[in-house]
Amino acid sequence: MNEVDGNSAPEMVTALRIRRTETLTSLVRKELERMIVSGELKAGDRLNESALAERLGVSRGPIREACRGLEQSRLVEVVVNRGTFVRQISLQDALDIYDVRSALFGAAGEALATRITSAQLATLSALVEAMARAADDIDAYYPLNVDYHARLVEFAGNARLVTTYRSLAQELHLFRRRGLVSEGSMAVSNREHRAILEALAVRDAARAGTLMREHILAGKKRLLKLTESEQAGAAAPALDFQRRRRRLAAGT
Amino acid sequence: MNEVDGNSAPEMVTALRIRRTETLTSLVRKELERMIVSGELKAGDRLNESALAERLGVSRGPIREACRGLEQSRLVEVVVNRGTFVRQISLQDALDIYDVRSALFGAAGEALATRITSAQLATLSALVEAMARAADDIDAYYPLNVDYHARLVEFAGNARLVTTYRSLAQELHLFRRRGLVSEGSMAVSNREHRAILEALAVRDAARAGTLMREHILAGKKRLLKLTESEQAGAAAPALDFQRRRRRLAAGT
DNA sequence: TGCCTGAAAACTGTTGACAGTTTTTGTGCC
DNA sequence: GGCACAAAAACTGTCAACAGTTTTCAGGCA
Repeated sequence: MNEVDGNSAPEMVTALRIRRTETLTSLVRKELERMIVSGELKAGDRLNESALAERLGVSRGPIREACRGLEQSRLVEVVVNRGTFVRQISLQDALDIYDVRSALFGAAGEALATRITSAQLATLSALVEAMARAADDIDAYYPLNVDYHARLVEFAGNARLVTTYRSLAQELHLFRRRGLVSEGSMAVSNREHRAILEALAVRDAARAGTLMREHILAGKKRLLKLTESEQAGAAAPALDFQRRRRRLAAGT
Repeated sequence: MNEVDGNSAPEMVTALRIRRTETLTSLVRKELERMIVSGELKAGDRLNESALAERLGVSRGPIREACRGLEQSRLVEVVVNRGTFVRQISLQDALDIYDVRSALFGAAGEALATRITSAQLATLSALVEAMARAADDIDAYYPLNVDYHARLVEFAGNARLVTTYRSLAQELHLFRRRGLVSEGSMAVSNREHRAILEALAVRDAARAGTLMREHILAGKKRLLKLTESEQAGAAAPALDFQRRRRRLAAGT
């Protein structure tokens, strides 16, 4: 439970230049998003408004506004009079998200198969090849993998699908940094990537949809297996938002 | 901290009660949401912070925070230095949303078919019957219809699916109040409702999924037909957010 | 030691004010 | 009347201060 506290100089002063098109709130929001997704802020951490304000060189207003936005996109949870906390998602939450992502990814596949261009096929093909080459290097493989999935969804041509999918994917980042891609799975995963590509190339919508749905579900199963094998270790401690009040019992 | 019993009026007490669990921001947010979904605030309208603050009896802070939340849930759009506007969604946006909803609703059907209880079946059945009885009364039919869809998704037992679906459904409210349910469609619609119910009753996941997907797509088609027949009328004016600046061309 | 108690510290919720930008209004000129 | 232009009004962005709540902590007591 580390609290962000301010001991670095205001970094956001330089951003004053850009302030014509971006408001402080949106800049703060992006910065907080980055900190959360990168793991700099861990699940359960509290976002101390004053400390953040000082650290980023702004007042508490923009910080609070940014937090409200983050709350809506489910990256943080706000508790009245106690503050905003980086959201801690349970295994069940993560599994639920996988199911929803699976449905969306499948729908993207079906739509994409009927409209994919040869240029898009080439782009996707290049990514699959690059992943094959990076087969042993997780740090090289991972961003390519993310890119491949993002492109598949973008190319489907449905703007709302993209934002919905992206928001869910981002939320999954809250569930244990890394661990999602284990070494052995990369080869399996890329075999699936290639199969998807082939289905798209022949415009087989049903097959592309099925493959893409199952590709996400495979990720879900991997996560499940991973956590099961971790069962020996410490159980994941859920953040206790409803903290008991020690005194003041007379009320109720 | 003890109970202040002295001379407080009852309404004061309830107000303070609420303040314990709800912040002004969340109350304002709900009120704005209501105003938007009910059509009291129309698409394209600007939310004047000072006016709203005075009307709701709060300062601008909570209003601004609420707007940031609304922005994230895509009910409003914020333009720097110009204000926040009730979002105007295009026909294309609405169609996109229908497709995403269709995928989610279908996924809900597949999941639900494997786990539905007899109590849930009874609840759904009662709703279908009630809709059949309300066949000629849109005002009675509509809320039942909304309820039926909501239950189908809730009963699927996936919390994220519920919130995602609900958010998309709410966003659709931005697209022309009413008009979604035309008289003739009610009978057709309820025939589909009954077919879905039957597939669920026999635990046919594939069939339930397909029927539910198609049920939403039927709504999409109805919307399309409706707007086509409206083509003779005025074209939908898209809100011009990127308003041209008449002067001030030097500054870049 | 353990644990209650109550005051101090820390922090969030809310407000009102000020600064900078956009929009409106008013005026002179053709 | 129509148009350019500048002053004023209106509004958003940001901040600093105050109020109320939660958390911490030192001291007393069994």
